[in-house]
Amino acid sequence: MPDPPSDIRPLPRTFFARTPRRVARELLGKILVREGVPRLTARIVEVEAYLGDKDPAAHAYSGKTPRNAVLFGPPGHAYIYFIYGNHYCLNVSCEREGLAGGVLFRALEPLTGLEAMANSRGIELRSPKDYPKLTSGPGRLCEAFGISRARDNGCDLTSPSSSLWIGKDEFRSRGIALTPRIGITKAAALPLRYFLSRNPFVSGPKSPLFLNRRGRTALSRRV
DNA sequence: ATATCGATTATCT
DNA sequence: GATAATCGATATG
Repeated sequence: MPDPPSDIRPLPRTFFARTPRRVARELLGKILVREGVPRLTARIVEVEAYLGDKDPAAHAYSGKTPRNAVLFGPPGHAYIYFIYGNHYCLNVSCEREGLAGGVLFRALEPLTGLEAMANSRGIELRSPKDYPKLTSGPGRLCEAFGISRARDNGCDLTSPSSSLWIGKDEFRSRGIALTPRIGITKAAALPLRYFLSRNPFVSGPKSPLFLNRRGRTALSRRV
């Protein structure tokens, strides 16, 4: 199994003060940390960029509301929303105050605290085959980390004194793939989903998603 | 492996 | 009143 990260250093706010595409790509290989006993850590392996008020698929598209206000605030903060009456999803705000943009966390590779994650998910870990059920999927990873809107919306993800934060270790990502985003109906063709190639914890269909007039084509691209 | 469907509620039209 | 950045279960090839 993956080596537990020894030293995890927080990312500076300037890391998030960039375009959602850039932040999404750079976030791959970084680590999400939930402080507690035990501490939970997991590597970010799949994300999606949401471009703000020009992106029909983004929650910021119709302007600032109480729900999406964090996206219009300073970068590096957690935007959490509730979806389908069942699940929470985690984003981090990008760009700058007044200019919305965010990155959705779609899948993580668990590093430490797996039994606690399984407990939060209400599943049993019988074999390594069960590991992806912990954190592969935006709703699953929030449940594994105990993330909710009431608890974590607006949290500063650049501060290691936060309960939830993002850091880096010595990991270097190799192949990065790019496809359209999953589960949306508007602006569905834009290639804004980034993931680590061949990582078994990536969520969703394993086959490529690009469409042309004939149907699916193998256009998962390196970036 | 892929397709379809029901659950369940905050948010917006 | 309709919709939604999902999940888990079920059916079928």
